[in-house]
Amino acid sequence: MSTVGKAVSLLELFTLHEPEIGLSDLARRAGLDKATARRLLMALAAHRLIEQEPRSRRYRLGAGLSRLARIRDAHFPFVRLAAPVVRELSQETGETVHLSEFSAGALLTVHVELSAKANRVNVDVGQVLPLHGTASGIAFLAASRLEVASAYLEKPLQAFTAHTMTERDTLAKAIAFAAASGYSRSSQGYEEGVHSIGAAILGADGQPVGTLSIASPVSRVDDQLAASQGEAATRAARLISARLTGEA
Amino acid sequence: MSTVGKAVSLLELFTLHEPEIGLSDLARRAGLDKATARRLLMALAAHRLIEQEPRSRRYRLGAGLSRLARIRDAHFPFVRLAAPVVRELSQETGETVHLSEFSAGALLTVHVELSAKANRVNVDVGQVLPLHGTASGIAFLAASRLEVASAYLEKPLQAFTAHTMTERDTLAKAIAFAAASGYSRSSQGYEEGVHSIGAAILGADGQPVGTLSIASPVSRVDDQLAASQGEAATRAARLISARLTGEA
DNA sequence: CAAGTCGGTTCACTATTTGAACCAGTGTTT
DNA sequence: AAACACTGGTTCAAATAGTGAACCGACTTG
Repeated sequence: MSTVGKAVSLLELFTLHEPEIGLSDLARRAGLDKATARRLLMALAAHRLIEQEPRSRRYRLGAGLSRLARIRDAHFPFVRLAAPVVRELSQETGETVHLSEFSAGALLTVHVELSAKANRVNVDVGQVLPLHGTASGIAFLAASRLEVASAYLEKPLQAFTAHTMTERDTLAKAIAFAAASGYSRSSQGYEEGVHSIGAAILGADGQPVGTLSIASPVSRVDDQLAASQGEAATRAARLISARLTGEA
Repeated sequence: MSTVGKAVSLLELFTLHEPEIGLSDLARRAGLDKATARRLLMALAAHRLIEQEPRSRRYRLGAGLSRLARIRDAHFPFVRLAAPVVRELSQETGETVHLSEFSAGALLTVHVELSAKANRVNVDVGQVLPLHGTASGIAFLAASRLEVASAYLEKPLQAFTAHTMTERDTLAKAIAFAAASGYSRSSQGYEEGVHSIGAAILGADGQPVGTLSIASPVSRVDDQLAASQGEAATRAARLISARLTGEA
């Protein structure tokens, strides 16, 4: 692996649950020598991508990342172009709609429009969704190249609720349904009581770049409503895809 | 420079005004060979820190940055701890108050609480402030180690308005005032019609990590009000510093 | 108090990075 | 339509930058 790749893989060891890590730990997990890890960390720290807590001497992600992310967010049209469509879809359906962007093997929630109803699903921006177990994820897999989806299904699949689809066959059927209909459906696969309809958003190269999802309390949805939500989600996702590729 | 440093300096070429850059351009500005620049970009792209627009083949910052930034923002307590204090200061003074974090030689605006008044100063999150010419910057320099401040003052200082302090002596006096009083004052140094009072926020090691600033229309401020704003800003900045270091 | 951490440093060895020269493609200018 | 000046991308011998075992001193733990 390139030196740069090693340095970035150090950054990727930090998670929401473990935002500060010591040198030895970092080196061990990245499979690097301590001296190497430290040199890479120093190089990253010089550009503020890494910071070191002076007291504990542990390392954490740096402010430079926030700065770079802001530059990207300000220009990459995904959220900017998609947000109005997401808002309209939320108003049209009366439900919470959230937008996710694919990154590093999972979907990152980047925008949310909450339902106006008192009994609604709440989703946080920044939440990371697995590709199985959420409607968004299944829609994404269905739109991905076969090899990508297959590779994902090889790995063991974590169950988040009693309803999570963890068996390959079940999941394959859900993916086939999504590929055929344009939208995916998942009931309580990730969180109890939440019903979701997902649809993939495609980039200029035809590959999926993210998804949108309509999330409702499960008590409010029957098959007929799910179908109409599915059509609305598919339409909205296609509109965003078209705008992304400059076709509308 | 280390290979990692070169790779990161490629990332830093992207700005709000120029978020997509071609290969040759990138290599030229970074002072790298085209082949080198491309190899680094590919390494960064493998981790989604860089993306390539398939049509134009130009490069842009990747979604991985947003993801990493979110992990950092979720844990690094700066904005989270400071925001309530900033809000209170805004309500107390009735003016716009903004919070900045130091990064890569400048202050990055990370949080804003707008004044409730009709005639108010508007500041955007994401805006980058120079260390001279803004009250925040002067407060930051005053709290920095002497060598850091001196090094900054060596470089030529850009004038943003007719009122920007660009002479070393004038600036040194403003810094001395801030060091003595705890707050800095700047009238129209960065934008016409805007008066600012700044105060530095210190990290656990006693070094400044950022600033807060009260921004008012210049017509509304006299010396007496400036002094009372200065006291309020100093108090708020100290409170945030204390909370950052776990002392309150 | 000995054994096992930790963060950090050194330096001979070596593998990764480098860049001039080279494509092929696309507009401009003549 | 030919010559030109760009662009993004590739190759490979030469050289520079990266590597890691062994070493610190400082803590913590049994």
